[in-house]
Amino acid sequence: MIVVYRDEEALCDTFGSIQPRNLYSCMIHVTSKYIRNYLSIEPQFVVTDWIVFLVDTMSKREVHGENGFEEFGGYMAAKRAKLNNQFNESGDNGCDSSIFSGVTININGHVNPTNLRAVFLQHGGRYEAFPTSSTDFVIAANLSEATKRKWGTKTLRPEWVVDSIAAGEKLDSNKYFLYDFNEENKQKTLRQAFSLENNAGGSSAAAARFTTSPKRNNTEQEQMSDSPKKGKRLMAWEDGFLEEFWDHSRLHNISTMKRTLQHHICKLRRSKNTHNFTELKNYEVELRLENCSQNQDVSYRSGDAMLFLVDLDCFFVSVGRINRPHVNNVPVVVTHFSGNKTISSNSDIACASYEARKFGVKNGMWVSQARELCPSLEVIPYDFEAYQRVSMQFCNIVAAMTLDIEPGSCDELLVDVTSVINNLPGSSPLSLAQFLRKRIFEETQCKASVGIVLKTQPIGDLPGIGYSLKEKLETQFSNIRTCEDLQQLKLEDLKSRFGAKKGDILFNSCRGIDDSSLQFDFERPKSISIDVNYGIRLTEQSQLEKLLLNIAKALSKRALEAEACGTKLQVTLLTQQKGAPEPKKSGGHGYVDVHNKSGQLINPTRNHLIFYKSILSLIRSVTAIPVSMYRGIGVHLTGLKFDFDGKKDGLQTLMSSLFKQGDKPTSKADQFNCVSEPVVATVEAPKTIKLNSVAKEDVDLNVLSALPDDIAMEVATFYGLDKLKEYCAANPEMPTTSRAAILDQKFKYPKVKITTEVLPASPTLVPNLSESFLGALPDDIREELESDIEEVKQIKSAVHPSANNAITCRLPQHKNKPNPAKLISAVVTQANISVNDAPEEEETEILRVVSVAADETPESTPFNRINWWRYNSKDAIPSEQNSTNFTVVTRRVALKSFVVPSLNEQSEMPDIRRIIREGVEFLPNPSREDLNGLIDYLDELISGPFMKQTQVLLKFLNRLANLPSTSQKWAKIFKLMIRICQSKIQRIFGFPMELHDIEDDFVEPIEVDVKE
DNA sequence: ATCCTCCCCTAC
DNA sequence: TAAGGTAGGGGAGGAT
Ligand SMILES: Nc1ccn([C@H]2C[C@H](O)[C@@H](COP(=O)(O)OP(=O)(O)OP(=O)(O)O)O2)c(=O)n1
Ligand SMILES: [Mg+2]
Repeated sequence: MIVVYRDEEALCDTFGSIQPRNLYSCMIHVTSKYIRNYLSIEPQFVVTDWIVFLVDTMSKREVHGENGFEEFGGYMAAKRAKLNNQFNESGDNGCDSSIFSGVTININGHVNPTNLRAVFLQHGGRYEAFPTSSTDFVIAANLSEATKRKWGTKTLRPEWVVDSIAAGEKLDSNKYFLYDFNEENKQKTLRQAFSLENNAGGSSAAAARFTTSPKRNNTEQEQMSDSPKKGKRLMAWEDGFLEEFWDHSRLHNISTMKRTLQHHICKLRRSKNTHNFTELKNYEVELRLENCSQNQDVSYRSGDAMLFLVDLDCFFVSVGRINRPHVNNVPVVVTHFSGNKTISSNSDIACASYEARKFGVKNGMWVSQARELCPSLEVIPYDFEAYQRVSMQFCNIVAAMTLDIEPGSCDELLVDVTSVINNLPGSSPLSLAQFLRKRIFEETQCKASVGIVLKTQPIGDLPGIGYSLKEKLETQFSNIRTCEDLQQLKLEDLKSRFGAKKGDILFNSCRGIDDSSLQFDFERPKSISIDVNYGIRLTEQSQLEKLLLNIAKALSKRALEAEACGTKLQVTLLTQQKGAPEPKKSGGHGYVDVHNKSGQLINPTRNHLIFYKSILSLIRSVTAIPVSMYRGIGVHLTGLKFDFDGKKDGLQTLMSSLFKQGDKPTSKADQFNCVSEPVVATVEAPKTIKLNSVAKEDVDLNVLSALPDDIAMEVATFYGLDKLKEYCAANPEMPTTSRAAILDQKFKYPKVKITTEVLPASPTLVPNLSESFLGALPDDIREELESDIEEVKQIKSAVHPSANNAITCRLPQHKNKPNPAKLISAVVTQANISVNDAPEEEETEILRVVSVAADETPESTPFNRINWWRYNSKDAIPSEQNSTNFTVVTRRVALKSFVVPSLNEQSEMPDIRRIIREGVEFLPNPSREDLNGLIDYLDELISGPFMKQTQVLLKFLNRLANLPSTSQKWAKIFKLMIRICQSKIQRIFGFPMELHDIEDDFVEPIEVDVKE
């Protein structure tokens, strides 16, 4: 069977969106796996001018053995047969004797004499490139630990061959074993030795020497669970949660291992001059011995670039099998929890053996599903340390051949072997591939596959380049004839000359097959991210804050490792879908909605406090869904800068981030100065809510719902978990169908058909909060609440209908638009929109009215709940009961409120206070620039005029200035500010502001000691 | 046109 | 119970 791909687009159609640089390697990889797993035959790649797969039609069965080695596959088998024939033919040709007739050996590593194989063949023996069950002996001077475990009992010293030839007869092999396992046994405990002796009885010498797996011992069932010393699993907000999670997360581990390889390669490449290319030398020796320059079974034009894709076969399983011979040849998977009689396991399968794959078991599948396909499935546990070791060994072997390596993953390397092939006489792609596979196996006991990619020089061969383009490139640019030439052109040039799309295709296709497209600057990633979508079950904001702080710290650490600072943060929040059940997978995220939000940082930074506060601010802006619904959190740092001196970061960045208002606050709407939240989770002073005057049973859930979310939570928490649950239950998330469930189809919750967004006919926007309830709240909360209500009232009055229906279509776009600083959105019903003629007023009145009838585009209207919760009364909460009673068209309205002065995007007093406190704490020497934001803010407050807030703030500053913990410098600044403000107030109003005797208004303790 | 944000998808 | 991460390409559609 021959498969030819010439068309990049067809390729993408076939294999999905593959990252272009690896396009052809991936193609070979994917195709080989497909062929191997579904056709049960092994592919052999033959590369011609373009890419051709020649599939060896030898079926797997024909090369079957008994020890698992047959998995090496038809390709290997074919190659092996080929090599063996070659060797054995040469043996036939010049047979000196038949001493070794009927004996099959494999030679591992380097032996003396170096021509041992040739000598052996000349004396009638057979040679196998790889050891199999039919191999009688392995000849070696020493073995790696892994090989020793597997083949040690069959391994003879080279002297056996030499001595036998000298003696003219085959000598007793028992005297030439490389390892004396009996000797080793003596050093073990008596009991161990005894059991080994017993086992050895009656077996052949080789079998007797086979040590049993140390891990297996006598028990059939392997202990799958972790060491039971820690019965308690850490909750997401607890310190150590992340580390514990990462210790067990295979996906985290393979990602980390990949990065480790990248850094490793980088380091090796930097010390190229002193690097020891031992495998290159080995290969050279091998070539001299084999003298098989005629072995051109891959069509290859000298000089062409040649890439290998080297990949370990079923990586985790192969490693796991090293010490578990009993799972050779059987369907086996690597997973955390195998399940038992009573509990079926929803644990992910990281890696399935090929035997298991024949049943349809795949990597990533759940054990429960796999067991349906394959009831006899065996299970082995993870061993991340071993994976790391093998991954590194693997990398080092290839790196000892060439350093032109790009790690594709922890078990996959993209290798540019052009120079190796071209500089070694007699070398060929297949012999090199063969050699690498052999060496990898010898060192790691893991089998590898090698795909081969060849670059064609003429650009005319590239997909998408026909006669016309070829002509243009040749005549209009500087004589572009080859791919390499083409790559010299800049993307911009190509795009400007040939159009964006064509330019891209040109740019990419010439790299898809070009060795120079391997990238070795792994040290410059485009993004650094941490996602935790497992084990997230929070009940309180403070828990979220603890978790976020830990994530922020970890992110900061990762940025430091990468020597990067970031200018942009993106958070991804997963929230439980409405009505979604608790996921089957324990701790899993289940069916979720995905919320993304990104924001620009003013300066490149890796300061974890800035991260922390920014993340919090982003989360707040993306959704008001309560933390109890959170199922996953991701934080991505992008816009990375590597030339930014991290040392200058820290306080300096924090300072300017703290107080520097954007130059044009409204023009860069999405830029945020990141400070709005407590520096540490404990900062939120435990406001003891004074609810004495309200009996618990008096708390109306609906009133609770009408409160701003955080406050509602606080109140609910006060009343205990039941109330909290009730609250959450009464505030289900809107059904959302437009969001794809993340990660996999299988996470998709059966679609809930949204018919319409149903609201009562005449909802009031302003919650009717009972006086007694309000009165029971602490002063500052009540104050905030009342001002919220006031705001809502004003918003309500500011809402104008959209006279232009066309605007209604724009919702889907607007909904994703970064909110300008003062843009708030609310839900109103049609009834609420006074259908009058009011023209567009001042910007300050209505910035934008965006609305849409929910029943027009229900699918495309993921509902942002934040303001809905915040600003709508209990009546507005849709519920199962009333849903059929109303046919009201709802509109989602985003509008700009009247101008609310803000400091770092924050306008609420607790936030403002926090910002200022942080300034005092982290800015021992504030510059004028640092203070501008605060000064402007005060200025705006006074100009507003927002006298109440001005008063509160000035009193706060006054108090702060008098605190012993406040530095003299800051105290002076505050006093000065107050004086300036007072004089301005005096100028405007004719009298200064009363600032004394109300100090109790801001009694929160000033946090100290937030230093790490 | 190109950039940006949000979203989606892919490989391991 | 279970450890559903990480990095990157690319597209839609609005902003510039
Ligand atoms: N969904 C997945 C895919 C892979 N892996 C891990 C386990 C694999 O052993 C390793 C390498 O992935 P590969 O795609 O290379 O798959 P294998 O090495 O298992 O098999 P193959 O022989 O097809 O390469 O990554 C995982 O944990 N979860
Ligand atoms: Mg693999």
